[in-house]
Amino acid sequence: MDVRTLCLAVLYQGEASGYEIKKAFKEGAFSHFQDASFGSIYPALGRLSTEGLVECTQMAQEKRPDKKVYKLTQSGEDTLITSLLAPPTPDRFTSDFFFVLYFAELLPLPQVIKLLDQRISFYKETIERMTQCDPASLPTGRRLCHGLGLTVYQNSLTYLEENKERFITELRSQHETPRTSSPDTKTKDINLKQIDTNRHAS
Amino acid sequence: MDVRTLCLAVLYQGEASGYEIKKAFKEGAFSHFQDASFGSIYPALGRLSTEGLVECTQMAQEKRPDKKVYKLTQSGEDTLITSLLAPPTPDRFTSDFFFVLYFAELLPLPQVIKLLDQRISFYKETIERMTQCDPASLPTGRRLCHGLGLTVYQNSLTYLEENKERFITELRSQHETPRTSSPDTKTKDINLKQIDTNRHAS
DNA sequence: AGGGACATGTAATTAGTTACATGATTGT
DNA sequence: ACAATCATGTAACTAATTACATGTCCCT
Repeated sequence: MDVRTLCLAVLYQGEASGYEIKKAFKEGAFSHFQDASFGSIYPALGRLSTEGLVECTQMAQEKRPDKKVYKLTQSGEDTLITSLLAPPTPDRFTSDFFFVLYFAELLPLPQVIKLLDQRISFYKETIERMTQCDPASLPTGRRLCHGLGLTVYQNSLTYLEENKERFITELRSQHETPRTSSPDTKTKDINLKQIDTNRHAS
Repeated sequence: MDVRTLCLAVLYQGEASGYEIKKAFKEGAFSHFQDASFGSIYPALGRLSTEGLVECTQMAQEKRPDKKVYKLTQSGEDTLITSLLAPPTPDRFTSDFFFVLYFAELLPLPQVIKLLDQRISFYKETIERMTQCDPASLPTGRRLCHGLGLTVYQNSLTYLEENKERFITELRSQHETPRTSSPDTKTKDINLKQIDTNRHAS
């Protein structure tokens, strides 16, 4: 989905500023399946405003910079529904976690353990966050999203917790008894200088 | 992960042409959590070749265009491992399915039913495809990926099948008894001309 | 006769991200 | 004293996608 539709979607749930829209993708309900950055949200809101799909009200604030609160118009609501009716594009899932895990045998064991532990923490935190809200209070569609998403996280967590130890034991035995008979291949000398440790997004 | 590393990863599993690398992202194991297009794979292979991370062998074929088969060098393998050691970026999941489902109340019921049925079919086909391969034959890391992925798909399918009917019934009752008291709001007149029915990627 | 698989590659476009610019307030 | 939250916006960049270009074989 393009950022414009995404903005309309957030605004459908109530008026908001650009900053608040960003929060919906960072922490809110949409964070699980959509994303947008400031650099795309602000220009999108500007365009939506000129096209009459949203209305903007400048709000002066004490001890805070001015706020521009956007509100969906009828035309904006219609446009949102029209976008929703178009055949959905397939999901796009990209995961470094799965990619690295796939090659677990190539990595030092502590690295792999750290990867799994971080993942388990991530699942726990996400589940904790999602169970804060009462599903019964949600509109029908939103409730199904919530339920399906929660099941995915919960089952992923369970699977990892149930298989972690066996998996590590298996890897450890492979490290002790490497498939290559030459002993000099056991420990690999990798050029660690190239590792970019600063890859995370703010 | 950048396309270069992705190519090295596919090549780690055995030599392949650009076309075959694309297949790994379209139908193979990587299809679930990574993607790359021809337009990025071919230039990447060219660059990897000049840098000595891969070796290229031109293969003449009968009744088929020539094939360029790429093979990982030791330097390429080292680079792959180095990339794997870098801290993984967070997952990126974007789903029109979840996005549209979230607003189920706004859409005509047949549309929503179609959406769910397509999703159920997708899960069934994916599970079918994944259960073709014997997990015991896979290397350790790959086996955990397979197991975790399969759990996610299976539990998602189960959840949808268990909640579909209740969900539809609930939506139907909302259509019959809309929350707005004005009868003219019941059926909305949306400009269907704008719908882009040609949005799928080849 | 038309589509799909096989096979490689380039060029145009695009939709975004990241970084920059600015600045007050609040918490650690 | 430093990071984080609140708040908006622009400019540079970039990494990709999509479309184009070319051609054979096979199946229906």
